[in-house]
Amino acid sequence: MTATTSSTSGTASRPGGRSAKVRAAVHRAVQVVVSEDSLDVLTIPVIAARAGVHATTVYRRWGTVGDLLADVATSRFTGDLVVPDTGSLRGDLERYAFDLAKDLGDPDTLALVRATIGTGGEQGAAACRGERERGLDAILERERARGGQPPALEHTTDGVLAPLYYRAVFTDLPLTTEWARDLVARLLPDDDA
Amino acid sequence: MTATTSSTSGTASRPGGRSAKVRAAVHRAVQVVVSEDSLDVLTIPVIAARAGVHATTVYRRWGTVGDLLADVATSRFTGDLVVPDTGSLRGDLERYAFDLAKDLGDPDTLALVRATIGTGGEQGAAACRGERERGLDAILERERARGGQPPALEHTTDGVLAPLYYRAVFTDLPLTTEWARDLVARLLPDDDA
DNA sequence: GCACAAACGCAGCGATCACTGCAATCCAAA
DNA sequence: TTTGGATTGCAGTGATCGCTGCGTTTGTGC
Repeated sequence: MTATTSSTSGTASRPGGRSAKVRAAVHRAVQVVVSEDSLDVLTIPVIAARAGVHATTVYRRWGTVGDLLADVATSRFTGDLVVPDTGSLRGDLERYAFDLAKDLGDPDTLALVRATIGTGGEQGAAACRGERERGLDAILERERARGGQPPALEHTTDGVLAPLYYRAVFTDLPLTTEWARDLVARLLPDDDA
Repeated sequence: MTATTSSTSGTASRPGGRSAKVRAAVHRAVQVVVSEDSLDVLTIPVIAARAGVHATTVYRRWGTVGDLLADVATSRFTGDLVVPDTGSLRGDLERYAFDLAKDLGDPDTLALVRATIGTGGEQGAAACRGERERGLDAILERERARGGQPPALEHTTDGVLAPLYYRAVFTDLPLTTEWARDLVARLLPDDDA
């Protein structure tokens, strides 16, 4: 409740401390509940019980299920996506798309995304993007440093990120690697290999 | 909209009857609550109170907030989107994109989409797509009848639908008409006007 | 006009939720 | 080791939720 956003991990993030363990346990519990159970039991007491923590703790540190989901989504979608470096723009983008497709194709991840969008509000939805666009920008920047002329970040987002998210969230179509490769192929001109 | 009669409104869809009025009132109440209040008060009693209906009625007809949201989203996103017919593929797609951008740009609509994704599960997310892809397919089919060679439905979905939904749901960027026009321009080859 | 079925309103039940003082515990610094 | 601040556990409260019989009203067919 005390500025959930910044200070959630603020005073309680000394690695190895009890706070950090509680935080990790709660995060795991959220993922488990979101994945296994129905969405209508996604409540603080249930999560706390799954985490082996008292509900009071969760109420005090996060306050709302929405804030908790946004926090989980933030730490889930930031930092674990390594920016590929294959040497070519096309290779980087394809690798990027494959990784993202694999990630969003995971039912657990998808359930977390959907729940976070619904309950986490505006910042929850933003947390689901995480650092994806930053990673994309890094790829384009590297190509620029190589002397190439990559498409704009906006075009790349529209052409690669958006279809992956849309198909994952709104449809039940599979996120195949062939389709992901097509997305990159349609974005880049066909002249180079 | 005649399709909706099959499931939820089955016995209660005689136009003008009391059931239909209750249904409409509840649907309006859902939209109001989703738009104005926080998402955590999106509960049957609150919706029923807003609609001037007893909660028992809502429990019996819909059962769950998720089912109710899916029903609202279904009737909201099916039938109200007229397929444009401007005479050219580009004109049709641009008009389609403009309409969709305007629709998804509405905060109330967006709130409904987000809530439905979160609470309505798989079918809720599918309901948010509604008949959009069918409308897109109609546009492409008309171009095909004209003798043209429009892009595949999958490509059009990835190039127009997906970016619109992604930007609306996951970002706070505005859905401008210029950007929507760009989406169509990037999808179609530049040779024709 | 009458009877029948469906839908709705009403009151109340158990269960759960969100939240709050107070005590105990833990971690870090002196 | 001791001290101080912060975090967590505990028990309890009011409020709300989801749901269920029962009576009433509405709309339709005879």
